Amino acid sequence: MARTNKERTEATRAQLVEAARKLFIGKGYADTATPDIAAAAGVTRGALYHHFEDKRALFRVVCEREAEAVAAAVDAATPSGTAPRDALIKGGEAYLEAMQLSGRTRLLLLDGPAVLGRADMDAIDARHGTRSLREGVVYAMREGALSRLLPVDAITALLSSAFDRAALAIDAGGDAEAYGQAMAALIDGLMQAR
Amino acid sequence: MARTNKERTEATRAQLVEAARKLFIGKGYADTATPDIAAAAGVTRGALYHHFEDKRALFRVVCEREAEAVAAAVDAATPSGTAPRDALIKGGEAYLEAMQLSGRTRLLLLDGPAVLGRADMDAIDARHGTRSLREGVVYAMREGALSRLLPVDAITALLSSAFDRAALAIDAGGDAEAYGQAMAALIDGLMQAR
DNA sequence: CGAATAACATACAGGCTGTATGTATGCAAT
DNA sequence: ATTGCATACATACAGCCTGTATGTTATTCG
Repeated sequence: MARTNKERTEATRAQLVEAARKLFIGKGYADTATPDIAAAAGVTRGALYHHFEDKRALFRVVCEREAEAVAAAVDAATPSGTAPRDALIKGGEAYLEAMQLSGRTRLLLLDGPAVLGRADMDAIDARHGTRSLREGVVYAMREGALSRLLPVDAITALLSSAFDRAALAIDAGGDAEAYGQAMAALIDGLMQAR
Repeated sequence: MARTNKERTEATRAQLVEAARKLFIGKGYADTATPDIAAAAGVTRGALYHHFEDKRALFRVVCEREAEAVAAAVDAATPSGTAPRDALIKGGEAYLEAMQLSGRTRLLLLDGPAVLGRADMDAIDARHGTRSLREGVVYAMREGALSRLLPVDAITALLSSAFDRAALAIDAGGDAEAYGQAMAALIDGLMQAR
């Protein structure tokens, strides 16, 4: 099987990321050992440390990929043209649903911030999840549904955080209905305030 | 120096907890090693593992103590008799201020949930921080300032999460003014919704 | 006062991370 | 096509850390 170098690299990296994703999601960052990752990927630790600077770097790539997947699900649920409030509500629901998949909440909401730090995690979020939420907020302001006097980034961060907590709570067996209702109340309340 | 056993135990435990607190706050959970903790406390690792089941158990005690201190600061800022809205606003401000101390945000908002898990961390919060917030929400409902139809626990959790994020953002150099404004908007919005 | 127990200290085993070194495979130039 | 080099790995090693097991000293209690 004569493979070009680029093919080898891409294949190996993909296998490592996928194996790491499964383990990080299943057992969390701390309980996942690099020997396990390498074994699951069918390579040795040498390959892992050749392609990634350290365990955290691999973890970061996994987080980025997963955050992207979640953002894609949210975007799909909020086609352009949706009314401001509907966009926020529908987007929120899609987010909560996407986060229920396997152990995404632990990966993105617990291990991610702790391992990479809030700053790095915010950067990842800004590229994916938070981005669409912020657009929703700005859109609502432009439409007059939300007071233009409010600080956009702070509002976005707070809403994002509330969504995150709802996702965690539901994942832990909380009442999805109640959290959906609470999120709607938060959003509707904001839209009335001016 | 003839000391009773109870005195010895209390003194040693206190030294260990204090030393651990400083290190956990300064370097985070993962980068703090038990040999360092023991050395800083002036004992050996033997003493540490005699008094605590493992590193996590010690960490849990530190979190509990620190959460208690934060809750005390919040309670002090919201004397009984304060109007519902004022209680939430003032309490929130006191919370944000108390969380700025040293590395409390990392301890309680990043490492805590990741190391102990959301469930355990929620239990700690329920005994301290969230408790007073929940009381504020219930109080506001009773006074009619907040719709009684809303799910209390979900609302409390979401507000709590928003406060947490504000604390993290401010700690990371964010605009405290903007976050205070955003929090007020969230609270006022909720109170108008019915 | 002696036996039992609690409060430590010391020693050890296993595992994990990151690095250094060795080997083979693709690649590029002559 | 062969030679030389870089890339993609595999193997081996050093250091550290956690948790436990064992040993020692200080209390407590009959």
